[in-house]
Amino acid sequence: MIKAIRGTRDILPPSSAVWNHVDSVARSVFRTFNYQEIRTPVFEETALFARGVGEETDIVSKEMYSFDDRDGTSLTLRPENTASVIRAYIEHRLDQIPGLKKLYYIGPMFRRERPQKGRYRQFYQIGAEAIGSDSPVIDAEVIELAIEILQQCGVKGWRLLINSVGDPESRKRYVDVLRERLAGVKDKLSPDNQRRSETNPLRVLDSKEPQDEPVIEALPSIHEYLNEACRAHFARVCELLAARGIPYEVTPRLVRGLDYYTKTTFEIRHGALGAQNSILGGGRYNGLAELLGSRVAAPGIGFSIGQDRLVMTIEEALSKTGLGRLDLFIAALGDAAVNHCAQLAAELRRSGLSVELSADPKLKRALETANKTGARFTLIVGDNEIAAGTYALKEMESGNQNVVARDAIAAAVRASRQ
RNA sequence: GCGCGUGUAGCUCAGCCGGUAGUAGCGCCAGAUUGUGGUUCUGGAUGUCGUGGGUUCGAAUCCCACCACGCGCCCCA
Repeated sequence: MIKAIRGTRDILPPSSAVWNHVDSVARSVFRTFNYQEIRTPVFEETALFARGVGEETDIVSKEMYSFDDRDGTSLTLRPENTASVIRAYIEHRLDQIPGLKKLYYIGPMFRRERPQKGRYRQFYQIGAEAIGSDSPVIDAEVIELAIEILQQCGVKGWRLLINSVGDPESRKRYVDVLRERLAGVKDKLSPDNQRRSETNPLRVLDSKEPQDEPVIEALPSIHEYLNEACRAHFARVCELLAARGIPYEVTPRLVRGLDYYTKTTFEIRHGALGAQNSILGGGRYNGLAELLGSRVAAPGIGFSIGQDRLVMTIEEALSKTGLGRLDLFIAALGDAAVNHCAQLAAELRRSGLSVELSADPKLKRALETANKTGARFTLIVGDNEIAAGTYALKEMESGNQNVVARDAIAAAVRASRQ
């Protein structure tokens, strides 16, 4: 039997209703923050990610789905979307279009990692990019936007961690110091971190190895090495978050895995996710456009929500709200009733209700089916009803049944929806 | 990529010191008055015991490999 390939999965009802709900909540919040949608291809030239995300990152060095096109060009399924968005921004000179600086996207990304709960090889991100400004006001607004989406989706119990990784010059100074300090205590580190102390000293900071705790505690904070501009920028972001009433935790050891980050980085964690506790990550990337060949500077900041993980945290709670339930099941008893109800069903559907029209002549069976379908109401239409010109409307949960006129059906069903 | 664990009906699982698969629960199908479901009762269907190989007279049960999933590491959304 052919099965979905490792790390990919089918999203089936009723779960798909939760996914749709998240999509539409996100789109509606984006609209209120004046973000517009961009759709980029799911595959690009490999070079885009190699340069944009960084050759040294795990994503590029071992997780990309790459293949050769017939002409030999190396292509890659996008492992993330920021590089593509910036590529499109440069390619179409979006900096020249007034009022177009805030973009969002929703779609699948691909990374060849070991699948786990909350980690898939095809996974979905809801993300945003605000391009063209280095103002800390934008940083705070982007973070606010991300949190607003989570909250409107009903996510509870999140923690916002923020940090500054400085500009390249500040960071280089810090990494040099780190490398030097770690070299002195290398024998006290775990094997993984001994290796990293040379290749990527920043990574040592957020190691989970208990034996490395004392060494890490003793290391200096990156904040001691930030230059004045970075320091002021970060302070202002914190100030603006406080002004918005957003709780945050400054986490000097927060290190993110993409090379393009500068200044502000942030992450939102959620307890219910196991080892993959990060539900959202983001940061500023002031040098990315130039790195990708832009002649004009395009500082930006963005974030990306793991939709799989977001859905995971709210699915259970949302399943109790009747999301996606059928509004009305019409039990048309007999051919005459079916003819009569065809028009009625069409009217009700046009009014926005979800309607199932049953042609089962046996009422008992029709009600059984209505029950299994999860319909909130059943409208009973037989010879009696057609003759009388009124219908029997039954609320399935309570079993209560009322006689209603044709033009009162939609209102009655809608009245109990919320 | 590494380590540990799990894999039996649609779902949750029992069986596992080898001897023809469970009246198991839930679900599904049919029936119990010709227009009233969801609670009850009766009857019924369903499994290459994850896949492939090995040991054995005989393997769901022991061994090996592979695959899938879960947990942890790495890393990230």
